[in-house]
Amino acid sequence: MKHSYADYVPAIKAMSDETRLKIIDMLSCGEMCACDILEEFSISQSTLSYHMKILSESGLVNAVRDGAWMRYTLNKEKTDEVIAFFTCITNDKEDCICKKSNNKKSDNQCC
Amino acid sequence: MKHSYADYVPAIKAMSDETRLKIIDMLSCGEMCACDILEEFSISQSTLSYHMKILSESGLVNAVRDGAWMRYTLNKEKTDEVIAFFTCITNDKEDCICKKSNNKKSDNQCC
DNA sequence: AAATTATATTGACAACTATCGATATGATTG
DNA sequence: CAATCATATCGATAGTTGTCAATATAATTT
Repeated sequence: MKHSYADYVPAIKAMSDETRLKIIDMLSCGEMCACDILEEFSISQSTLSYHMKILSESGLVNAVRDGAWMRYTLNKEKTDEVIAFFTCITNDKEDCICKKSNNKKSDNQCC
Repeated sequence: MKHSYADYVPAIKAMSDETRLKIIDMLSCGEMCACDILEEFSISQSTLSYHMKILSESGLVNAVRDGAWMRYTLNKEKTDEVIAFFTCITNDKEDCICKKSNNKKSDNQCC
C-alpha cells in the first residue's frame, strides 16, 4: 500500500521533541500511566497531557482509560511503519522518485 | 557511545516536513544539485535554500560547492544512525530508561 | 454528596517555522 | 568587466509549537 510523504509527517513531528522521545523510550518496555510518566519530568501536568495527546493522535501511542487513570502503550505497528518508511526513503530503490519520468515525479507517492 | 535524546532532535525535526522528506528520498539514489531539486517543487528558490540549510545543518545531507552549483548527497551514516536510534527507543532492552533506579532516570542517556 | 485523585481543556504568551520577494554573493561566460 | 546563472541571506509575516496557571471534567473514596 502506497502512502504520501505527508501521511508520515504527524508521527515524525511527534517524535521531533526531546520530551516525547523520552516518553516513547519509557513506553518501549510496557504500559505506563500518565502520573508515572509525569514523575520523570519537571513539566506541568497540563504540558504532559499536551504531549500525550500529540503522541496519541499521531498513532505512535495507544491511550486507554482505566477508571481514573490513562494507560499508555507504544503502538509497535506504527513505530515499525515509521522505521520502514525511513529505511525506504533513505535507500536506493527501483521505483525511486528520482527515476520517475518528469510528469510523474510530483505524485507524492512514496514508500 | 551514548547520546542524549536531544542529540537526535535536529535530525528528526529536519525530517518532520513533507518537502524535506521528499528531498531525502530524491537524494537516496545519488547526488543532485539545488536547481534540479527545485524543479520538483513549486516553492521559491529562497525557500529551497532554507530547507537545504536545515538538512545540511542536521547532518542528514552533505553539501559541497562545485563551481556555481551546490552538490547534495544523503549522509547515509547519519540516516542509519537515526534509524538505529528509533529502533532502539521503540524496543524493549536491558538498560531501558524505565528500568533504571529513580535517581538515575533523568540522566537523559539513551541509545 | 463532598472531598480527593487523575487527567483534559482553555487562554495566554514567547519562541520557532515555513514561506515569500528582494537583494546579495559567488562562479561562469561572453 | 559586464552579463548571466546558481545559490544564500535578509526582512517581513502568518502560522505553529511548547509551556504554564487556572479551570473543568471524570472517576474514586470517604
